[in-house]
Amino acid sequence: MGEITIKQLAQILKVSTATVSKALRDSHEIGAATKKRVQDLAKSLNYSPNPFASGLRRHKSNTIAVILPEIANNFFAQAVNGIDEVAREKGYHLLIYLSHDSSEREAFFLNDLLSRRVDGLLMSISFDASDFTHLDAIQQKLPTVFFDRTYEGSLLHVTNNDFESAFDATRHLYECGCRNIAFLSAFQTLKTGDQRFKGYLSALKHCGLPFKDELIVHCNNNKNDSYTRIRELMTEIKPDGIVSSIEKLAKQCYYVCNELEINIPGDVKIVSYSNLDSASLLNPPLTTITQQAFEMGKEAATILFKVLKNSNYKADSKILNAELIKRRSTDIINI
Amino acid sequence: MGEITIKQLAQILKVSTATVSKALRDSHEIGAATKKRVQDLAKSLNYSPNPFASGLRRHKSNTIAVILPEIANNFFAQAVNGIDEVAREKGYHLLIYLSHDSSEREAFFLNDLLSRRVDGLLMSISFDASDFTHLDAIQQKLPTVFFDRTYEGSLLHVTNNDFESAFDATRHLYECGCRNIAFLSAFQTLKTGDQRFKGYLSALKHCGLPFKDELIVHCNNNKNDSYTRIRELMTEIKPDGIVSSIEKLAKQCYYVCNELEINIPGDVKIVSYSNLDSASLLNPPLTTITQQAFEMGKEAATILFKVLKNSNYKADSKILNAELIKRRSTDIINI
DNA sequence: TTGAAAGCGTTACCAC
DNA sequence: GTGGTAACGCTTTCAA
Repeated sequence: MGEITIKQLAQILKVSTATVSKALRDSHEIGAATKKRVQDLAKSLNYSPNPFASGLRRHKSNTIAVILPEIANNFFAQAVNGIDEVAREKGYHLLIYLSHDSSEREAFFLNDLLSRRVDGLLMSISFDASDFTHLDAIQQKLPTVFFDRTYEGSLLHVTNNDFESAFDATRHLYECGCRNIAFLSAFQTLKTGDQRFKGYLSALKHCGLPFKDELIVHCNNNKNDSYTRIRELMTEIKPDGIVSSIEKLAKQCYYVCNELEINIPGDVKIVSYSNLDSASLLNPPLTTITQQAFEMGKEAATILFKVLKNSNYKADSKILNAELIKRRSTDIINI
Repeated sequence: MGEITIKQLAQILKVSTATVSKALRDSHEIGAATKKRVQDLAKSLNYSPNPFASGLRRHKSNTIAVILPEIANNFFAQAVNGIDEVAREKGYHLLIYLSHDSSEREAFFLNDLLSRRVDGLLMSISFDASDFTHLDAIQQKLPTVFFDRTYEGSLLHVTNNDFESAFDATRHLYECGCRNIAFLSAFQTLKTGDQRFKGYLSALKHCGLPFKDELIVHCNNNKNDSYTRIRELMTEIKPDGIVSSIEKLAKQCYYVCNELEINIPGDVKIVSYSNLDSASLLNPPLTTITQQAFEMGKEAATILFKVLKNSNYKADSKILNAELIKRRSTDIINI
């Protein structure tokens, strides 16, 4: 049974529960002999401490929460792997909440987490966020590290070099001959999206290309909607290059191009933020801005545990570099 | 503050903690007026119950654990989505554990879960499992539903029609002209892998093809190892068809074929169990046996909650049909 | 309809 | 070095 308690161990060994508790936690105030007796018995009886009792007493859960927009996405999945690595090493448990890019759900989760169920929170903000009061509130009450999708007010966070990587991607298209470069925008209310957009703008300027409003496509959470908008872009504006700020949209570009028989990279070159591990197997292989997903999760978790250990850290951050991996979707085609 | 307690509410309202507790849980033994007073105050003070205290008292956590081989895999990620949907609806929390296909880690997690931290468990067994005593033990002590990767001894489970789907895939290759069909095997110690293998064998027989040992490649957890073995298969045995029992291995086939300049589907046709959502964008688009990943998670969770509600269910199961989606990787090429 | 009090299993304080 | 005991915040008898 998993029903053995400290009290029972104490009875069997004819010592107090206090002694057992201390012996189990390897306290120095217990003699080596008793310590061994206790530990041996605990092991042989398969004792395992009740996390609720100790959580209640110690005001500590050994659990952290992770709030993600989605999990069926290689970036977030790998980030979870990174988080898991750190958490596991610290003996922590991982509670997962999926917002499905709804800030309403997000708010619900945040509210729930105020119950001191967890010691800390790692979070990547949902797509349609616009009101950040919940986020402001949570960071005051619970150690919270934002990663990837952060907002202006975040105290602790791990981000990409979003501005620079978007700049580089756009310039890369320019260097490959594109003069009419579209930008597929998402979550521009978040710092992350904003920075990517600014990087794009800055690169246009740097390359001497004019900014044209019709080249910007604001995509939302709705799959069909985005598809339609991208299709419109391709039929009406006909850009010769596309920078996609998220992977989902790049895939939709591929589908649209398939449907309309537009050749990539002949008619249009595409580069996208993406951690798709099959990017090189696509037709054509997709040029990606690949984020350090695993590292990002790992860094975020590391910062969180630093704060958990020493609550003086009020602000800390880290920037990881996303890498532009050039593949055939941006190849220069000689006719 | 998230620090309001029942005791404080009771003091403010000059009632007992018992009354407050009951009022909050909307008990019928409390008068409507007091009930309202309590609930209003609780709301205005942003009271949220301490989950450790109630968990300790009620021996119930409102949390379920999910043990997965990996998360950076579309199948498991979608399964988690399905699980999440059901759990959220029931107001449950989700604890995630990644075994990374190590049965050692798995055993560690299982042991930990004996602490009554969770009310139930959903699990997909790791790749290299061979000793099932831990699994036998856990299902006796904790309501546990296995999904996808199950084992012979599992009481509650949700599986694919593994035998039939492997049969159909193999026959499909035969019908496309393949006469030398290789099978990439994984987790054959599990029921899932075993059934897929048997489906393959049965289809060979059905089609009048001989079984040849050298056409079976046993792949393990090590990426380089598997790559080498597949490479050997392709250079030495040169099959004209491949059935891959997991997605990972199919990707490796693509890489090997790229390296060796083997044409798919001209030289070899490939079909794989896979939930890759970019399967149709690959070069060439991959014929897949696509599992109902989301449904699988959902069904598994549903069974678990049925058991949680009514502990009489000692055995229950469900089989979901995987679908063969034919794409270019198995096209018949006319020369 | 309400309340007093016992406990859930653990830890921490203080006395010995 | 060891033990008694009061808490942690909540739920659940049982009595009023």
